[in-house]
Amino acid sequence: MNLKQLAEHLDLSQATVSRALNGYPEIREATRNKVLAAAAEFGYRANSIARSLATGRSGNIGIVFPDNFGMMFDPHFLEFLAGAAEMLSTRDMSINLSMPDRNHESSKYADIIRSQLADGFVVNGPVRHDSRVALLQSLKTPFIVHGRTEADVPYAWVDIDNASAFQRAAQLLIGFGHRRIALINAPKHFHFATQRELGLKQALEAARLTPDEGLIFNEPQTEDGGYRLTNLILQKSPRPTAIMCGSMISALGCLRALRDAGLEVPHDISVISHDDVFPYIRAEAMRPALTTTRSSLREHGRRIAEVLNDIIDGKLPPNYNEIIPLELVLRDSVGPVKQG
Amino acid sequence: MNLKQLAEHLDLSQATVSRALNGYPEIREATRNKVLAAAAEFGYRANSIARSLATGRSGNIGIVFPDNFGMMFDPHFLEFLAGAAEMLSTRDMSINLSMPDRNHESSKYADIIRSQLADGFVVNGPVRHDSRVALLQSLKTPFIVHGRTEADVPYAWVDIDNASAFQRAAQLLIGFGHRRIALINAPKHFHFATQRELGLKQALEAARLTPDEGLIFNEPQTEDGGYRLTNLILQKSPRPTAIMCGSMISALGCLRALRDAGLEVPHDISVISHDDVFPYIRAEAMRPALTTTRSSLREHGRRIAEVLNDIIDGKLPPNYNEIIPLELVLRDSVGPVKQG
DNA sequence: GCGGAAATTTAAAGCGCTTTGATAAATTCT
DNA sequence: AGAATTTATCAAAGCGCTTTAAATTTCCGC
Repeated sequence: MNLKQLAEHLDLSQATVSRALNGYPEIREATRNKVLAAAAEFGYRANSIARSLATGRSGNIGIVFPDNFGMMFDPHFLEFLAGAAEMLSTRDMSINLSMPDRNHESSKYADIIRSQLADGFVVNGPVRHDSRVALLQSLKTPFIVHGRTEADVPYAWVDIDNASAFQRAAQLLIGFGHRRIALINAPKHFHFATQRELGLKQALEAARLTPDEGLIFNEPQTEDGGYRLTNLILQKSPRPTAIMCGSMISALGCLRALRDAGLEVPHDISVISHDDVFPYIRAEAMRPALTTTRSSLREHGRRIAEVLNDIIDGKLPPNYNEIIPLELVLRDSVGPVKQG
Repeated sequence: MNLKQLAEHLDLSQATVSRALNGYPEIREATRNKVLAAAAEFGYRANSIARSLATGRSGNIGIVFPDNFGMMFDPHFLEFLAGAAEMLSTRDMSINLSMPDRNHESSKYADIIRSQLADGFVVNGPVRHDSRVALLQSLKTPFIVHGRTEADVPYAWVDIDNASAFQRAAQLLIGFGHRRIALINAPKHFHFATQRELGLKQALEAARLTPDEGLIFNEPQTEDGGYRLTNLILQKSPRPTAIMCGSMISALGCLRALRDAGLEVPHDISVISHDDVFPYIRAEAMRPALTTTRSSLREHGRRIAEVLNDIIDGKLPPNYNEIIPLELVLRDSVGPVKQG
């Protein structure tokens, strides 16, 4: 059933039915109720394509897979997508998910805009100097960055305070007497990775300790990366007494290496990880339960979708930004430095 | 620039330009070239919404997050999405990704169809008796199941041969003298989980061994699930000499438990896992490198998108099905049973 | 009861494309 | 050369909605 048929059935014009359905105030209450009842009876739903053509809005937000390590996609990204999809469902919008073109790199965005497949974009996995913000800016399309980048113009973003998170975590370790703290971090070109490093250094310096560049490692946060880097860390002398990990996946590899080396956490060495809240790998279920800086990526997805929507609707300015608070969750993987 | 403007610029009718762009044969070569050149010059791209309204095709395939454990989404799903997105890019289509409604459960599909947001669906994470196939069947919309379900009517699917995979893996173990093989499996309501169990049992029976139901565990394949179940397995007496895992994530937990128990792989106990090829957790980088049954979920995504597309186009029948072959990759986590 | 303002409803245009049926141009056949 | 085809192009309709501008109805005060 389409609008025309519904209107004929009701003996009303399409205009009135359309207005009634879309909540326009000039429709008499009695009329609106009649329309609503009939729509429910016939299971009428506006054809989104026709609506889009009429309104000029696609009803989609565009998300392009962030290709950072040659088509190796961080599984955490799924959590973000889930959050965004969940939020959009409540607003009758959906996600247009696509893959960047291998050949014409960033032209995907232009393509999507020209074919009007999305009303706005979220930029995921921003690098330090991310070309996508300039690109989207020039394309004059609403967008929001999940995270931050070093741009010389304002843009919308939603992020956590990575620096302060890692600073707080490091403070905790320092409070326990740790002096040599290693960091298993994401590659340097990610803005968040630089911030996390900064946080650690700030905590160290605040305690009048000298950061040791040799204890900071930057690699994709894989399980085996965590394993390999931890083995490297254990060879440093004097040996670090604490390790900070950027993700639960690398933390898993880290713990594996520690166990292989016969070290006990937190007795021999302390571990803190950042936790994006990844349901299949839970910090609280580890032995020992992992102390983490925690912020749910799914929640980020929800919030970003909401903000982007509001930017598209003009309810929020195109340079809106927001920091999502995060928690430092104390569990059992951090303890005082071993004497000796 | 839209079609009308482009046509005016070329001094041709919209019809001719449209046909030239869409490769219709009745356009003279010289004309087509002129059109193509102008389109390239102005960066013209057809407005997908207008095209959809005219053709009645949305150009999207619908994927609804499979909600199996209360909004806990298997991270492997991202690999599938990546594969599907990659394939669709080459066909100028995209993914319409959405979340099932909490309240009206499966009505999401009906909503998407009525508002014409997708031309077909892929059903992910099918359970044994999955209501979605009957639903989509009644909605008369093209769809394909990734995996299989027990339906009384034909439907399209693409799957791996889970039974034979686990049978082969179990045969390998049995060949090494293993008699008591534990299985860390997904919940019983998943069709693939029942098939994997079947495969193990078939291998056992072929070797005149009696399957022990007490060694088969069904749970969501989380890291801590693998850990917990492995600890349970180790308490069985006589203790199993081999463990099969359904996913790399639970295998990680399994290995953690084995290490905690001071057992060496494969000397004290053998381990085989199924590997969906999850870039951040690589079987080949484990110590010891894990022997796996391997089939890339990303590849499944690519193939499914392709097949669904062909079903939508009528190039493939709506009951098309296909089994994707998989490999048994021998690495270092399987060895002869320890004497003693 | 009537005029005019306010409240509702409507007809029709338009969003940008594809496609049908008609027309014009080029080609082939007597 | 003119008729009969074949080939290439075009005008216009239509996809299903929203929205503007106009028309109609209802409501008030006198």
